[in-house]
Amino acid sequence: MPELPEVETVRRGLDRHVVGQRIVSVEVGRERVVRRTSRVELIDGLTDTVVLAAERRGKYLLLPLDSGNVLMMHLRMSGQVLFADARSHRRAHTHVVMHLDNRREVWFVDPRTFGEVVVFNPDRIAVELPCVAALGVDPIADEFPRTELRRIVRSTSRALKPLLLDQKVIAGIGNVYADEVLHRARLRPNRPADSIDAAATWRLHAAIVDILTSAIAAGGSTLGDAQYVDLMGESGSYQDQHSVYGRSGERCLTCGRGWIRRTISGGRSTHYCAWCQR
DNA sequence: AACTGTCCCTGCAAGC
DNA sequence: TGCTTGCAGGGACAGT
Repeated sequence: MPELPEVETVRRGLDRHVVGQRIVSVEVGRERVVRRTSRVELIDGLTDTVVLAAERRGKYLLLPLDSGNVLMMHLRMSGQVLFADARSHRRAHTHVVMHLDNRREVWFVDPRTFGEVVVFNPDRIAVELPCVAALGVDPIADEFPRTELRRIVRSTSRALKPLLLDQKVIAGIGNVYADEVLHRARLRPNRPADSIDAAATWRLHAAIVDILTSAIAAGGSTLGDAQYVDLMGESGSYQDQHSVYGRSGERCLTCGRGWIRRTISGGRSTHYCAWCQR
């Protein structure tokens, strides 16, 4: 499931291989992937444009074009952005193909079609992409002083996990990294945010920054079913460093005393050590 | 404001 | 072996 580290890994690939290239033509397979606008709008918006940069906010990839518009791609559950040779065999569920002028292609592949691709006018972002306009602080791309986290946790009695998952509060953390971050910070997922003291807040801040940074360095996490890969088709390796996600029933490797429990919180699977997370 | 549930979709695994 | 069923999950949305 692509979260901030996986999307950042894809962004770096796009920065290296696609920025500066011209998109000469575009194919759209399944219309569902361009549902926010339409097949015609995506093709018209991309054809004969140059990609100027590869940016990211939270889990959103944002590629400014020389037309003044911006290409947005969101991978949601099972999306992949792949850089391919024009002669290579198309993968199943390749819904958008952008042909570059160097006989290379960018593919948007997504079996579950939760992901989406859209070209929008950045001056109208509040209207055309309100979910991007409303994103909260990005712990990697933005300044994220620990006092900012202090302000956030003191502002609400919501449980920590749903707070971390709320993209309008902190952008980029998903189910996997929320569990890993809370374990590192030794905090229970259901702890009310305003119940943690300053020392716990500093631990939480360090956990967010350190885990996301380490996961980016490892190229993200490639889990069993979702099969995340980067732009060049390479898997990540951060799953080897997971402490709780997907380890329910195992002994906690950190404290050596507790067992990893799995519960459902807000309809999402949640993993934590009942001993060292309080 | 904060919560719960539902929907979208496909691939995979478990169970019969 | 071959079917059905359930589960995974991000985010929008509706209802409480």
